[in-house]
Amino acid sequence: MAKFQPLQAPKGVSEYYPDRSEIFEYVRERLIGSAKSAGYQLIELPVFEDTELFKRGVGESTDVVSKEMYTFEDRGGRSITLRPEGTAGVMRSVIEHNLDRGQLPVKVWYSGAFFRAERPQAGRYRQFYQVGIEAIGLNDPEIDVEVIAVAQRAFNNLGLKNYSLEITSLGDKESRARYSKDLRQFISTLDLDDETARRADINPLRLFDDKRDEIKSAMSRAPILMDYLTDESASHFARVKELLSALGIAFTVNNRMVRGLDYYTGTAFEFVHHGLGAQSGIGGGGRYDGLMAELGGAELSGIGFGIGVDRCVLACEAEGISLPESAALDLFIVPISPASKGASVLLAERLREAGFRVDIAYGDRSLKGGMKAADKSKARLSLVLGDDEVSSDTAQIKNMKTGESRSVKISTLHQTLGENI
RNA sequence: GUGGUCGUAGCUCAGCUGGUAGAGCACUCGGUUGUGGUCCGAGAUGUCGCGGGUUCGAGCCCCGUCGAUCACCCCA
Repeated sequence: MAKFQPLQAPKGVSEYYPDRSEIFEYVRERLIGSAKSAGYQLIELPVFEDTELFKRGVGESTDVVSKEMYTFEDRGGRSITLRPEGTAGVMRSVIEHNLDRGQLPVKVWYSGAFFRAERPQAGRYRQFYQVGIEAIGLNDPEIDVEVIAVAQRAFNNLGLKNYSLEITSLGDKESRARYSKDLRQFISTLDLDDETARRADINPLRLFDDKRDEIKSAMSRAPILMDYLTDESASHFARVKELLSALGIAFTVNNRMVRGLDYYTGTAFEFVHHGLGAQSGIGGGGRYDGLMAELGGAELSGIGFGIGVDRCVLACEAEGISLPESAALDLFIVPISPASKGASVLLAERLREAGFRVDIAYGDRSLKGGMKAADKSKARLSLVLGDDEVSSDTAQIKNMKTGESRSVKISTLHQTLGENI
């Protein structure tokens, strides 16, 4: 036999197959449910876009754009990029289809796969899943609070407890320009290695994220953006904090928070889970007031978040959260003769059309094996089908929980199945 | 992209100083007439990640490669 390289999934992608796909589905549905409950509507977008969109939207100086994008040329010679995040695409679509011409804010949610060519790690994948929302066209602190509350409730809906919320304000353009000047001035007094200096040059805020003790202690003396906020930015942020407190949402102000995407302005936030190791951010977002104009749209502000579905799954597992129990099937049919196999398929299909969830013990299994399959299927009821049952139109239907069974007419099962059996 | 650890049945792992593979769980069948979950018995299942090298002989040693994982970095 010829030797061959076993086929395997590309490096660093996350996959969910039974039984773990159950918790993935559970997590995603709950996250989406939180967005829907606040009136957000679905926006379904392509997973690839014109490369230019991300260069302009996310920012060429960011790591995401400069070294983590899957970019390739398509057959027409266009430069295409697999989306590394969701906001830029949403803004492009809003502008392209004039969604902002109606009532504001535009409120949309999305869910899907995103792509970044990073070194994989638990909780960091090259294809990963996010659920996000965007609220576009309103600059009130009230909408900031709504967006944060939707994320907060999404995590609560999952049953997560061991996480916390950090918020900050990145200020407006004016605040940041003044701050950036002073921060660069401060950093220039530090003795940094080349690599670190290069990072600081691209984005001086990065140094606040450095995990080395000597950098941390040096940066503790650095000027803080919060001190540079304009009156308007400061009062906006104060109102956000006030409303979060009124809602009972616990938070800490992290005035050294760094966001990796260039478009963030003003309110920014991060949800951090404490049971996950290095990749602990389960969700984050913020305001992006210049983004739409940057992409050629109106001068509209916006705010949104992205929640990592993969990381939420890991967080649920870390907290030992188990799925709510529910019967997966209404009925499991066990055929025990060649003729009844056909009758089972017909019966199952008829019941499915009537709205019931039905499965069958396929293959030539023993009765015991068939019942075992019924048990494993988590069906509420089971029914053994043999030649006698088919010819008499009568069968014993068994409640798998209580073990009790009763006699039913097969031809009218679609009516009796709904009753309490 | 940099550095560390790891890679044996579907899953979790064992395999002594190199002598061509095992356990538990899961799976299939059975424990006398057609009813699961417990118990008992039997059975099936491995390119030992992949490629090359050293050796009479490699799952165990060496090199490469792919993948996972941890940290840096980055972020969801």
